[in-house]
Amino acid sequence: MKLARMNRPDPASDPCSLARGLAEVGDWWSLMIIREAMYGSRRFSDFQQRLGIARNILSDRLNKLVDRDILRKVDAGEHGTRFEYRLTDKGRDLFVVLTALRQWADKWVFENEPPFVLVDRDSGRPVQPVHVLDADGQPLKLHQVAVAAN
Amino acid sequence: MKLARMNRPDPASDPCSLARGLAEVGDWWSLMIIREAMYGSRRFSDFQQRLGIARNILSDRLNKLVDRDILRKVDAGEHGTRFEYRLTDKGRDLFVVLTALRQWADKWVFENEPPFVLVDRDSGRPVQPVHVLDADGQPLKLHQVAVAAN
DNA sequence: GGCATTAAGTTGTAATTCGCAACCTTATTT
DNA sequence: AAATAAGGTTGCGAATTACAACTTAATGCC
Repeated sequence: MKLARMNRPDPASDPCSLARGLAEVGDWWSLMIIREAMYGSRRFSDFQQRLGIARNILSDRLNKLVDRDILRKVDAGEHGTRFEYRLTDKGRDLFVVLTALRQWADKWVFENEPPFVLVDRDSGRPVQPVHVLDADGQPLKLHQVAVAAN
Repeated sequence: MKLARMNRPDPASDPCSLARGLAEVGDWWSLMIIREAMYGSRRFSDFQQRLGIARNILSDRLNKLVDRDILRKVDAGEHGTRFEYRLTDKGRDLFVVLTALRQWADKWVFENEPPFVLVDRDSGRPVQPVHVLDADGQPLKLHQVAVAAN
């Protein structure tokens, strides 16, 4: 994705958070880059090799992610011209979103038998399925919610 | 969304749930269609008018969503040639994912002052922020997790 | 110093995909 | 019978993408 072409009613002025959120991260390569960054990749060449992405596209997406403050470009001044792209707090906060999507695919695409699972690094136990909870901590279904003006 | 062009290593054979999940729903219009479906839209013309999407693109995306079992095409046989596109369980299950993304944008794009919020239909109180929890119910941060073979 | 090497891009070009507007089909209403 | 409406499909120009080749900058090696 870039999730898409931009002749549609400008997403950057859509009042829906979902639309705006998607507009910021919602393109195939951007998400894959964020995934790799969460796995520990930091260098242009790391992303390039791990993802097999075209260099011009990688360059474009890294710049956009930096513009949007999801990644930070840091001079890694060792030898030569080297930089690192690191997740910002805003970027790291996408962890929940990616986890929810991962779990959805674990369940519905891999039919509960995914090749990999997310585990707690300390205990080694799998993380719980992510839920939407009401103010009392009770799980909410789609039909139980509404959107309200803020 | 479709997050993108497909000459990259075929997403449909990527072992990563995140990649597969994104490949199934990750294109701008698909997500917007799912959003509208969650808000209650069911008809071709509902989606078309609410989203302002080109008809051929809408047609394409609806077909793909039906192929992927995210929407179901139902003959609404009233008068004329009418159909409804309804969310399946698989589609409804994306609620958590969309909610997580919405909350992320509420916080980071709208800086905690989004125009709309999700509330519990019964109590009217806002839903809680979605979290990733460990097996004991404690919130987990990105650096506290790892991926393990299943 | 001079040459090769590596990281990180940039540029050119062909192939793909998108958005728009116009057209089509089937089934109703008048 | 003519007009309207839903739900698409088609053609086409414009915008993106992928791939490969080329560039730039800063060392490392001899």
